[in-house]
Amino acid sequence: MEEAKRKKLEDKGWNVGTVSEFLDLTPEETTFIEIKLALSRYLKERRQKSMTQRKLADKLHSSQPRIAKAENGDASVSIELLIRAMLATGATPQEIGQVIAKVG
Amino acid sequence: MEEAKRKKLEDKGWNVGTVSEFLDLTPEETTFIEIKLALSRYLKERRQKSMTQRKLADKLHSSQPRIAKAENGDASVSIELLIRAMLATGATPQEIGQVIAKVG
DNA sequence: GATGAATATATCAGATATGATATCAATGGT
DNA sequence: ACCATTGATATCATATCTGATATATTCATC
Repeated sequence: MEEAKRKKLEDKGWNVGTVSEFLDLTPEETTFIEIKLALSRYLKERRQKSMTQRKLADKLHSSQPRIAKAENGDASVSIELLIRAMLATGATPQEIGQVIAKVG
Repeated sequence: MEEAKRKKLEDKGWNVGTVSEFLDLTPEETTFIEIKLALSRYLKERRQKSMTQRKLADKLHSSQPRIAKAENGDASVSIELLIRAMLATGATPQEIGQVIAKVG
């Protein structure tokens, strides 16, 4: 993974730390982050087609800022919330599975 | 969903509350729980083929009791941990995606 | 049926993710 | 230009998830 990509992750709060720490990321840890980012991107696409961030937040009993973070790949957002959000937009397990399967 | 199934969930700590509260579970909430349970079952299968709970716990920098809970569908275990555990057993995003896609 | 390894259950203090709130920027309609 | 709507950013108290620890149970194998 290139420096530019690392910088981008750090900007979003991904605790990749120093470069040397970053290099210690196991393949599993890298894959995990990639799964979250893939869900994040897909959520944004899907949500934009049908509702505002506020509307989705209300459905989820969450808040608009949290949805913004989820869609921007912020590290403080868990896969839990990403998947719950996807389901709230009407995504099926099939779709969610496909997004994850495409990673790697 | 039948009474017997509800009882089973409650035993594992799923906060489905009273029967009436349970009936208020949205389809999305139900699907979410089913995804977690599917991952849980698959994790157990997969882990048993190659290592002990302790070995997996060490790989994850987690603990054996936490793996036991993960494999038994305990409500205190997040999808985060389930997916990290799957990856630690060597599962690919493809496999994880398939398990989720099969739900519903 | 005793011994040891694997797994299950209970508890808990600390870490992390959460929703709420306030605020700002960007966009667009009037 | 003004105002309303949408999305982004910052902070924070609380709730939830975490690994650790202690202990109990199951289950082989002898």
